[in-house]
Amino acid sequence: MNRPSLRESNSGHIFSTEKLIFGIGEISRMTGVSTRQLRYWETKGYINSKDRQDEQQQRVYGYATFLKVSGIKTMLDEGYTLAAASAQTDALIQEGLTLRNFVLDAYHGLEEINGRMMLDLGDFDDAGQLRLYAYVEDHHVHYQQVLVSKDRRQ
DNA sequence: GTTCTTACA
DNA sequence: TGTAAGGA
Repeated sequence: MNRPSLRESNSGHIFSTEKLIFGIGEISRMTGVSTRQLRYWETKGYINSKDRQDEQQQRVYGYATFLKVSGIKTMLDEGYTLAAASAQTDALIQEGLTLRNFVLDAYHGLEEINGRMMLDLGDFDDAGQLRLYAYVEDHHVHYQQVLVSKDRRQ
């Protein structure tokens, strides 16, 4: 009945980060956190490395861990203790994920209607006859309902 | 050359 | 937390 939102049509994400994997040295150089600290933080449970039953025993980190380390580093530089920096970063990341899901649920694409680019926000009513659009004018967001005939749905 | 664990200044 | 040692 409703055109799928981006979140539904992309299994939860537009950009895949699952192939972004780094070694401990890379994470260290990217964030400015020493390898010693990374290993220590892991024992404390602040960060996690992927399962490493590999040929050797080297740690492998994913994008999520990179974000976590970056966040901790930033807050550490601002004077937070390691525990507080970790907690604060977790909260920020959680907010970010929630916000991302909110946007992906709402966004159904861009569409030009009567010469104006409109943000498609999906069905406005349960019947699926009214669709909600938004556009920006003079830095203000305007909302507009559009009557949609069923034959033009895809 | 890098990473790993353990141990010590 | 940095650094050294001794292996992988």
